[in-house]
Amino acid sequence: MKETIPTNFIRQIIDTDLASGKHNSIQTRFPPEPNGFLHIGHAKAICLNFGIAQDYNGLCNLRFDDTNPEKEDIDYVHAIKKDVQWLGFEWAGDIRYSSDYFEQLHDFAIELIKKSLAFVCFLNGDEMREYRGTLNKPGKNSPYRDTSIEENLSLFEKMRNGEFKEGECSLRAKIDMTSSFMCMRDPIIYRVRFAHHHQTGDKWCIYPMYDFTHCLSDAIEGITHSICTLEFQDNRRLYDWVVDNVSVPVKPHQYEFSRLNLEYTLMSKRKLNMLVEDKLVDGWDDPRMPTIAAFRRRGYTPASMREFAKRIGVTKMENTVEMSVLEACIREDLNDNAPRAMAVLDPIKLVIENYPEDKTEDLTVKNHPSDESQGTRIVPFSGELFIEAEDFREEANKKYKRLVIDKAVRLRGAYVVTATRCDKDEQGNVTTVYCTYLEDTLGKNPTDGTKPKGVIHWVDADKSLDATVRLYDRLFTVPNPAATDDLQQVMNPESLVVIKTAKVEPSLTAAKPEQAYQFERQGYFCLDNNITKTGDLVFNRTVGLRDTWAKISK
RNA sequence: AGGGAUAUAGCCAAGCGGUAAGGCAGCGGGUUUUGAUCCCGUCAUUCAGAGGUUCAAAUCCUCUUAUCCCUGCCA
Repeated sequence: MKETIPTNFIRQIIDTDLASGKHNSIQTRFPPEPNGFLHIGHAKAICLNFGIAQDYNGLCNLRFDDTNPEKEDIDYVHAIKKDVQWLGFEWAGDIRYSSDYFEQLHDFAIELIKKSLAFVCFLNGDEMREYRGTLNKPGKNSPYRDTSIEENLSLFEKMRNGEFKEGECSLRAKIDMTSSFMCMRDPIIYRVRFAHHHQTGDKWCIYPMYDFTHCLSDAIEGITHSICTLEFQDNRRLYDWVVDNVSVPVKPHQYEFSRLNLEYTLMSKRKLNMLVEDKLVDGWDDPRMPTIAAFRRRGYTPASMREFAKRIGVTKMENTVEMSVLEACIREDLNDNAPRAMAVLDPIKLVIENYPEDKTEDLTVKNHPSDESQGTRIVPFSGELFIEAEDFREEANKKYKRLVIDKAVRLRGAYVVTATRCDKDEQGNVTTVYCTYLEDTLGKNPTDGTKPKGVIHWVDADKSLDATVRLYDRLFTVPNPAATDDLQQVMNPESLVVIKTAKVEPSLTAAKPEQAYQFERQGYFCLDNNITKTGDLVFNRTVGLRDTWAKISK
């Protein structure tokens, strides 16, 4: 794929910081919360953060933002690590966890208390909300706001020691209850939770909040450019307040970009989790999901995902990217790199009546039409083949460039045949087509100067293998499913079509999971990476070929 | 007594006072043993709108409009 280095406003800021000497080296981080699988929107953030580190000779940490043990799970940390690596990135040093810093964070909280910038508050949830005010109404100070430093120190100590119940009290920063930034109205920075944590076990019963944790974790790690999404723009004021009021050696800065929206899918972890929980899909890596794991299972390549991230760019504009951009990226990669093979999804029999009975041939076929380095393979041929049902019509107009009675067509990589007649079942469906072949047309056109206008794919009836093929399509019928209340209503009933009676050429026994093939004239497919029985041939369609015929025939 | 952001083609997106890049999609044509690929051509007299500054404005100023985000002990 093209090797142009992208430019965007964040890279421009970095260029300026480097030129001015504000920074001599660049340190970024990708900070997922392990509460679900990463989706393609995260891939955008990963490519941004790791890509910057790469291009500027800097470093990028992978840090799990694990301050909410009730929603997080170790399984998600494993999945996330795998996704980042699969995308082709390497994090600096060890994996980081915000929970690694709990002790330091605790000390910083004490520092705030000592500066009279934090206090233990006993307001309950409802009271807290009432005191907070609204967008148009200032909040009022908590009655606990003026507790003495000594008393606060002691109360916070008690919080840590588990002497208060969940929700009974919290530690709050003392900022400004009249601020127009809601997050500055004395935000909670620690809450009591008697929850087991996947990293720290039962060591803590108080957990720091995001706004307190994230900025300080950045500072501890020496992050120079802390990149996050637009919804945190207001939070930047709190980010700055915290690093300004606590003794950290460096003050990182936060920059926000717009998150990715993709047509016909969802990009909210919460909603994706609902699909999984409600069994509307078959897990986080169901190939219809927009998760990185699902794209991998579907046959997308890391390079295609990186190319996608590059093409969509990074700005502060709200955006919804069309699916066609993603599809163009994977087609471009796979067109160059996927070996070709033949598979018949909806088979009908083709009998070549003038082909010598019992004769079989091993035809040598190119694995790629233009890239000779991909070599050739053997495809068995005989007088009985399977072809695609839609590739035959008893009669058709000139636009139809396939097999028609009394018309010639090229069998891909093999001979030119002319259909003579066909058999049908009781319902009138064609079951067998009879034809004659021109012996001297292997690798050349008929000697009479005619040239068949069409080419169709086929497999040998006897030596082809049974396979299951799963055709995936968009999960939703509407471009913006997030805007509807009932997701089930807008799910695409044809998002998955399973074909259990496909026939594929024998070379496909060598297929490896996730390894792409182009099934000629149909699309790109790969062997599923979650096959229950070894030896089963289950192919997932990554994406179809561009199909101008579909437009013409409409 | 609200505040924070954003507006350039159908969708993304460059542009940073000197006369609208590129990609995807679309459209027209050519090559082709994949209706694929590839190749060629085409696709914004105008940058949310209205004023203003300037020899010159998508870029600077003013006002207006639209959209998104913020009132979790989530991140």
